[in-house]
Amino acid sequence: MTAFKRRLSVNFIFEQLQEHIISGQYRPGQRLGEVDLATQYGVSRGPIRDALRRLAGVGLVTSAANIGAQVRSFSLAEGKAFYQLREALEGQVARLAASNAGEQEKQKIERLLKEHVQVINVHPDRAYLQEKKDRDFHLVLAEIAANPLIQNLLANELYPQLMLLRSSHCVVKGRGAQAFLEHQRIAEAIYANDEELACLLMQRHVQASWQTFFNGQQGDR
Amino acid sequence: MTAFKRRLSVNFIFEQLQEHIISGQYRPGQRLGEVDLATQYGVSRGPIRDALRRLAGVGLVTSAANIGAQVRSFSLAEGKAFYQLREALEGQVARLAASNAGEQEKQKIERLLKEHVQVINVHPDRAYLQEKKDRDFHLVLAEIAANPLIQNLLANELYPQLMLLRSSHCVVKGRGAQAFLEHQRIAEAIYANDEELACLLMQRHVQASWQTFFNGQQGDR
DNA sequence: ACTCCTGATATTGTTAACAATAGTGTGGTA
DNA sequence: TACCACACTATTGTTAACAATATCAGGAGT
Repeated sequence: MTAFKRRLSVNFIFEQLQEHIISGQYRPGQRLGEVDLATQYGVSRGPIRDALRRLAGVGLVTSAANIGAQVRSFSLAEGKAFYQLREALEGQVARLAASNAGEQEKQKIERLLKEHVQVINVHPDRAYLQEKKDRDFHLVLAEIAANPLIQNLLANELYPQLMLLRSSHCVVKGRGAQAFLEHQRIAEAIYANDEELACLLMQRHVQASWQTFFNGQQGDR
Repeated sequence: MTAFKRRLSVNFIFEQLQEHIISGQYRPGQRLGEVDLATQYGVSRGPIRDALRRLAGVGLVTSAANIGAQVRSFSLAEGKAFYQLREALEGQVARLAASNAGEQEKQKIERLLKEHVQVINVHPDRAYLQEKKDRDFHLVLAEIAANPLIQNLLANELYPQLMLLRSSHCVVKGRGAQAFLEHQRIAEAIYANDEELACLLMQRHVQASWQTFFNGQQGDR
């Protein structure tokens, strides 16, 4: 905790805080005082401020002047808006992936899906997201889409926010088996380099994900 | 320049720097030294650092450890990626706007287009973007779309980046008249609450904008 | 009991000095 | 001349102290 090498500190602190936030260890609305964190990480307030600003930049934290930062809390309306955004981006990702995919990329997807079917057989209703970066279907597609801007946005902003959204609203059961089937259909469209179909299927996939989330919330209360 | 009221300073500095960047007053690649800016704004390095980090967050500035910040420079490939992102987002905006538009919203668009036709008649080939926020077709649509996340992303990140991109690459002539016609078609789709058509037309509108930009770059060199 | 004011406390915004790193130029050597 | 080592300068990262603001508790007045 105490052996940072200068600028690494803010990166480390940022990642640490992000981890705590998206894992639900810090609850939405919880205040993130600078002095607390500073003493906690054995560092001055400067790097803490930097890290908090970065977290605010990626939407994991809200911060107001003279008030400070707190873990962002998503309303259901914001959740809907978020999924609408995700629908647009991931649709474009699927379209671009279908456009760019050559033999190598198709095999990569194929291998990934073969791995996933194993996991699904063991945990049929896992949420099926908290995997390593390069083992996630959506992120692999984003890589194949070969658009660094969109890839960045998805990996560094939308995905962390999505995890926070889920951990905030106590999503218990995923829809692993169904999601996997949809992934397969999307993959088939990509194998055929069918941009429009890939885009459409991905959009529906995201919509279905939102429906599951939304229904889960309605049922809760 | 010397009468800030605390936290206002970083907002003011941020906006000032942003203005200088997107107007082309600061050229791409130009270094933004902290001490220079600090003395220039009569403030210490702290707020300057904050402002630079925020600028980096919205993609107007790149910053590396121990090296500092410099105005972002877009390659042509990044320009393409940028327009792909914009296509996805603006398409979704048009779709949502078509879905949400009631009588009031339609009249708002109608009035806006009536204003624009006046401008076009005077300046048929103006770039037709550097208008006030609430007088811009795309931003008004984003407002009607009623998705704060997407609206934020467009107004605070994509649009500033777009202006930087244009000022970077010396876009001389716009395509005001043609763009206006396309706006009208999109508006008609929205009047009919035809989500799919509005989305499609908007996507083509953005693509056409990219083509104009791209051809202009090719011609230059 | 309730509201409003006031002062104490805690927290954030800002500053200037210090530490460490990147960039630069000079001199020596082959 | 080409090249490398080394010191020097300029710039960023970090820290601790100071300034200003928000929050909260307690009390006076109704």
